Amino acid sequence: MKGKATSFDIAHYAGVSQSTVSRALRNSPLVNEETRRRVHEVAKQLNYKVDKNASNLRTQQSSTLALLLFEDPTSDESQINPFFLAMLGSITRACAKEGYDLLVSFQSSSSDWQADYEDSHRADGLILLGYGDYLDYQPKFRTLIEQNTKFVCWGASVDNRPDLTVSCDNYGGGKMAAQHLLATGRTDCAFIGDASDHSPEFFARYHGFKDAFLAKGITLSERKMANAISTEESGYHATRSLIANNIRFNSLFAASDLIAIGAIRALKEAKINVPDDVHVVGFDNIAVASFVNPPLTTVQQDTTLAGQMLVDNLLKLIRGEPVENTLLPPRLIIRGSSI
Amino acid sequence: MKGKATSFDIAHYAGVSQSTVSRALRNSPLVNEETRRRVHEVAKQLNYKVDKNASNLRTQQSSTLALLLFEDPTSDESQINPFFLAMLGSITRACAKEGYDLLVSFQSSSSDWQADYEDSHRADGLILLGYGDYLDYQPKFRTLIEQNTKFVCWGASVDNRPDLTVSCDNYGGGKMAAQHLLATGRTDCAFIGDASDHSPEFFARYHGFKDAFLAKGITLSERKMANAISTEESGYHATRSLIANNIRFNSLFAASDLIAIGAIRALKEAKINVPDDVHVVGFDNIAVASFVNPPLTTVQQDTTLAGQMLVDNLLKLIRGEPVENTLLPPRLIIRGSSI
DNA sequence: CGACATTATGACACCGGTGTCAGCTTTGAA
DNA sequence: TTCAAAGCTGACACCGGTGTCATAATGTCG
Repeated sequence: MKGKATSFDIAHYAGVSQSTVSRALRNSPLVNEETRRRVHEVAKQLNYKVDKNASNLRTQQSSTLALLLFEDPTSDESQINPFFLAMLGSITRACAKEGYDLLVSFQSSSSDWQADYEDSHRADGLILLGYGDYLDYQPKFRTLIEQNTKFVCWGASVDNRPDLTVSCDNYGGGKMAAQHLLATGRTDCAFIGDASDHSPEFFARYHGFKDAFLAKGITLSERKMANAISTEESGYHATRSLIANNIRFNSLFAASDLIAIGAIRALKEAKINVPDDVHVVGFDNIAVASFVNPPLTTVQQDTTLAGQMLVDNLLKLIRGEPVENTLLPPRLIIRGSSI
Repeated sequence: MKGKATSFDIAHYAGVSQSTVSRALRNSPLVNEETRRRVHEVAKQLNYKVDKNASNLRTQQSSTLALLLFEDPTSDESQINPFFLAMLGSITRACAKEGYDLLVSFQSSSSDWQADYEDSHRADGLILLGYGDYLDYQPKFRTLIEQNTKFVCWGASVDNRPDLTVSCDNYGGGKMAAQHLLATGRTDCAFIGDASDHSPEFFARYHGFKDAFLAKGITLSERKMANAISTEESGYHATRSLIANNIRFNSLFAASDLIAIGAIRALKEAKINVPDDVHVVGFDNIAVASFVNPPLTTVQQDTTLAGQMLVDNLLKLIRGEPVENTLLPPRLIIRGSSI
């Protein structure tokens, strides 16, 4: 047998027509039980596998989802944000569970999207994942919607946002972080992250945090905020600049764990002890968080559930079922950096 | 315009035949420059994208590679080995660079492979990635080869191994670790990992390590070895059992960073100080390694290069070019756990 | 001016499945 | 006995491209 076996080969050996082979292999109730068995038998012997391209072409669907990972343009080439890697893992699993394949692609947010995965029938739908400047994306989202592309997006749910999102309750998570710091009596707090509305997730975390302090009558000082994107490096520099400017604080909320880890490095360098002098709380609960010194208190996002929901919602969207934005509950993980 | 545009639509609007459209879009030298321009124009306006399924079906190739990730069957569902995640990142990038898509799939080594990615024409070739019991895989590798499936494998290069591999020089890396410990004067060494030939990578690391000691006339004690698979948990338990049996040592070589991290936890718990009482060296240089306490000395595997080589070699194999097993040089990263 | 090469294009078969429709048996009821 | 319904099966068009071959138009040269 040269080349791969086709359904015609099976038909020949099983002594039936190719149509019947196709039906038998998909267990159509139309074929006789005995015929079905014989066809399966031959197919197995010839190690026959349905040609996905032919099948997809005819049925006009691919049983494949595409995951587009947007990275902070400034991030190190070699290192991917561990939070996204965790998401990738859970999305892969969720896809497998639903019988879908997963195409993975990295996109630099600056360049043009190769979002033609759906246009070219390579994928039935898209999962978009990434921090970064949300305002840049908005027009592209609209284009996707205009073209009736099926996609879901991980990130903050913003009212006027036109896309379907699954996200962590970032606002609630920020609140949790604040309430924890308040409970430990550390009310003089710094914030490292991005409080502008460019990054809706950081924005929500910050506001939840701020509002919880406000509820206790405490206003966060603008001076104690520093911008950072979600990298260790960026968190380090932001914190260093606060320290260099002689800004004092006894607690610090970082918009992500990577930022928090960078912050801890800067604090250590300045001989500021964590947690004695400064309590630190992060966000994400990446794998590293429990191993840093001291172990990092953080707000956990349930990546397993998140991946599952992204896939579920996307499949619903593809099948034309009603879907709504999904908000996942965060959970506070208290470790040594804040007690 | 209902549905997506096809090449016939373009042909209609551009006033040429569908054949010409197909040629024009692929910049065939056969079409007139002016025609080519017009076709591209119309295609852009209609947001036309070549249907990958149709194209793949006709050309019998998919411009797609599949990455099969094998996990230790015992590993935690939610947590993927960070070393593989790093590899995944670099493989994705390498694929993109070569114009290939990447399908990602997790496989539990116990279950039957869904390695029909190539049979079903979904991918042109396979990349296999994973620790785990190598002997289990051998028959499957043979099957793949019999079916003329194109695949490359990350892992130790074993002489009689029938597949094409890219791997780190595990033997040399083990040697480096040993020489470093010898240089620091810690000659009473424990080994946590798997020294059997079930895991060829761990096997090679252990032998490089052992041979370097032998070269100095030092024989490693069998009693100071404990089996572990590549998880933190497993490293923790293995080390604990050594301690519980009152085995003494002043240095420890772990077959992977995850194991080393587990080992450090067990040592700390037993009030054994790292590095004062015991020097620890790991393998992989995963992202966490620099953040644990103390920072972990380890043998780095260059994941960026590894991903690139896996993809390059696989593509060569697909194109029928000659390929050889590739051995990548490791690098010793000295950190606080051993000085 | 005729023979022939060159260039540009269209017609058409083909890749390997899926879905529709028609046809042939077989069974059962009238 | 007759006819309808149910159960299986095969023939065939079709999905949307790609590659081959034939053909028309144009240019070239003896």
